[in-house]
Amino acid sequence: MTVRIYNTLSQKKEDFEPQTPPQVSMYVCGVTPYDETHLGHGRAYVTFDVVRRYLEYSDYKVNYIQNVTDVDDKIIAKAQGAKDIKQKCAEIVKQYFDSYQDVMSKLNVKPPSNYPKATEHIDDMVKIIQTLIDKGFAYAIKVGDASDVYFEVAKFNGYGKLSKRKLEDMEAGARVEIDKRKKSPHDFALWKAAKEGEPSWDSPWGKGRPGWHIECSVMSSKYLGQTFDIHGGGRDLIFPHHENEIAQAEAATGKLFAKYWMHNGFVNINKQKMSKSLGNFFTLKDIFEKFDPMVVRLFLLQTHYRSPIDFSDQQLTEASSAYGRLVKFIQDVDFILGKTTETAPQIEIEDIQEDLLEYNEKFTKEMDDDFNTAGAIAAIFEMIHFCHKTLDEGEAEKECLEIMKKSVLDLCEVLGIKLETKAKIELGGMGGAIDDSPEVKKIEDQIAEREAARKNKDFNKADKIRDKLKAQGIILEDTSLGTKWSAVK
RNA sequence: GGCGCGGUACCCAAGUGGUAAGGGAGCGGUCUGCAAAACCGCGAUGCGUGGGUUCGACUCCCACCCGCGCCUCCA
Repeated sequence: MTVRIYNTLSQKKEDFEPQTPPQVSMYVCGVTPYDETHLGHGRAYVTFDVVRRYLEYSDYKVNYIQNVTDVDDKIIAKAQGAKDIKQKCAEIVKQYFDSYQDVMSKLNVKPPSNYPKATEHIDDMVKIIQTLIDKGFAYAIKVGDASDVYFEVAKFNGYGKLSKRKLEDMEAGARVEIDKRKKSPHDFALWKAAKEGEPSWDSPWGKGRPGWHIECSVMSSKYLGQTFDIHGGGRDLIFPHHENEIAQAEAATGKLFAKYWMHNGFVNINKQKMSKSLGNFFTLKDIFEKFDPMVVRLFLLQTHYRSPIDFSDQQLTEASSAYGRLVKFIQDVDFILGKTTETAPQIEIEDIQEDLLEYNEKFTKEMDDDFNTAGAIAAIFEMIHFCHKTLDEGEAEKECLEIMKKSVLDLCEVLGIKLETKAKIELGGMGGAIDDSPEVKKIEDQIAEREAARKNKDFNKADKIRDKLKAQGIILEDTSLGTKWSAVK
């Protein structure tokens, strides 16, 4: 089976054929660290983390580059008033980028192969801008002592091929303030002459700083080559950002920039896009106060990456229950494993291998189809259901339990959903097998006391103990193998 | 105005030219001292509306209604 990817360029699903398999080069537009990371960002980076993980699972070697826009109007605005503006900008970037990385790590997003920063590639950008001027795709306009440099959109034939718009169509509804100096309102800045109190770098056009789009064209080519396999980002970047990236890069090199363009859908609040400007965003930091990051991850992946997701507490609460079901399965298996006896089990590994394989195949089929995580998650739930059902039918041999557990964990791992840590934390005692801390001892003493009461048919007392533990967040389950307990946070 | 996306049960959400995955909630049952969990069963005669193509459409085509996004920074 081959992976199929929906390519924004062709507006179709295409067979994924990287240039030099098994190598895959992938670039995803990163953040501008000037504020806390919100759920919308989370969705984008979880999406591409899954793309990366699944490609790796499919035996590709992924070189994943994600830039950091560390020079930008918003950062500068936030730094205004500082004595050393460049220094202040760097501090802001550090603060929010650290926070970004922290939050991503909680979401179990693997760090990219590299996080290149715009300010560390000014020279490379200057070179490309010069090339564009030399080739007649760009022009400079004097501003005081320095110059702005603009890309002349009309010179690049193919402009609009990603966002499917024609220059004529855009002019009709453009709400942009018209800058009379530019040859066309669509021309965009490659280099901005420094204004008073702005961080700046030397260039052939005097002191200034790069425009937003150029960094991505430059850094992606630098780390991945002039043509690379996958370019990703949020839907909102299609125009103008990605369109402009293509124009700059392809004008400069004459080569195809990126083969596959992938764009994730938005997170909405009451059907409206979650965004900074609307002020309706929820930061991941805040969400994590109430919900486990893995719940958030599951919530995001239960919808196909290209569809919008409407965010609400209720939806997260539902995802929480679903996640609990996954975790509980691992606990149940661990519990049984901890109790395994020497008796002859009725269910052997041969009985279930084929079935497990079926769910595995369904998972792969779904993921191959443009990373259909919703379908893939369904396959995992079906696999769990099958395992529970099997375990209900009789005693299973140890290998059987282990392969069940491994099968589920492996698939969850491809989606970056962690179960084991949570399962272990909750299942602190495992019937006394793992943890012998005083707290656990105390809980188990009470369980033993309850057990004795139950034997004596003193159910009143037994229920009291159960209620008391429940109030402490300890949930008891009486099974044929004894009482199982877990600590739910 | 241009371009794009979507409308599937109580909620969320996959999917497909041949008769609706999965999750959450609910109801009934098995198990249990009672629970919990798990298991079994129930739950859209129908996939925005109206036409059309077809042996057959929710899936293809047309029109319409509704919601959203991009065209300005935005994941």
